[in-house]
Amino acid sequence: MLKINELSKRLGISTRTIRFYEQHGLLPSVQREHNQYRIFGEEDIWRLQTIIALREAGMAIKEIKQALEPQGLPDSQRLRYYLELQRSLLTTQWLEMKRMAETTEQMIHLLQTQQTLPIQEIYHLADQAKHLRELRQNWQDQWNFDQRATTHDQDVHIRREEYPYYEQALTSTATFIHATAGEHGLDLGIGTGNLAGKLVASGVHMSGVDQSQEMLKQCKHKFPMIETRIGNMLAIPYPDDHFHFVVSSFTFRHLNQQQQLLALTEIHRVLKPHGRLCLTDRLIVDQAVVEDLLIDLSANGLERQSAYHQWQHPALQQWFEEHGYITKYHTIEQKVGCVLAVSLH
DNA sequence: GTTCTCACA
DNA sequence: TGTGAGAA
Repeated sequence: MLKINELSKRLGISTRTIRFYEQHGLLPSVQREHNQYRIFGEEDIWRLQTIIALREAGMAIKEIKQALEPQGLPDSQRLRYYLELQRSLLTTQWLEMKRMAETTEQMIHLLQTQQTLPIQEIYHLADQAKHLRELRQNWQDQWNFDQRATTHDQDVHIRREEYPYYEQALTSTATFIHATAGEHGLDLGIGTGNLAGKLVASGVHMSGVDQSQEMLKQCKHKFPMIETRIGNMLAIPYPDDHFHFVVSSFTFRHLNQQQQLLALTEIHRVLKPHGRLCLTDRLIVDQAVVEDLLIDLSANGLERQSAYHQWQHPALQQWFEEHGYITKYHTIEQKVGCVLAVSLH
């Protein structure tokens, strides 16, 4: 139990700021002494630390309020939630720093090899860094903190309507990834664990990432052996070279193309050498257009199935090629397909 | 010491 | 999104 001055000294922020946060509803649980002095309990301290972390990550007060909203959790899980949130945001910050360090590295290299650094290069590299920051920034805006808006049941219902082959798609994904017992896999956008659960059944150690605390709660309930973390695909909260394989179903649709490429870079980072990736989603957009294309392609002697999807996702395919992945495409249903990518090194 | 309010950037 | 100053 702390008074405001001690707390401000411990956390390194002004008493004024603490009052400011409380005033804006970020610290709803602070108690008062008889003399009206604020008295901060353990929960408040953890919460405030989280607020500071979220602020440093560039999140607005309003968004923080939403992020900290899920009060439905028992006290024991609430602290865990705060810490997970902090880990996830630190991962995005860490990636940004890493990216900027790499950019600087490139500039130094350019300067060394070319004696002079063309102004265009400076702009180019700076823009690149700025752009990456914005991508991650935009994603933060998209964090679905209003988690109770849609329940999982509703979500599955929508999915089932849209994709009668949802279940089959998951089964196929679990088959294609060809996991062997003892391997460690990651499911990005794990939801309630429908896909990861199938893999766990075959003796694989699974981890999962999802934005939604509510989803992870249900996943934990259904599959207690799956380790889960709050996070997103653009800043995967795991270290480098950590997984034998990564699976992700019905998640890429939520990303624009640039975000998809960034997600691939992140997946590449957390995969071990010779790691595997299986992405399942709506990979085919317009059947009629594709039929025309197929005639065209077969005239050129290209392999049907591969070229088919290659046309749909040229940027992704190009990324795979540039980063030493071989790919194989499968059609599960007219609108749903999956790509298996295996790293050659 | 701490609270609150008004003003200011 | 915070901060300073002054009164209580």
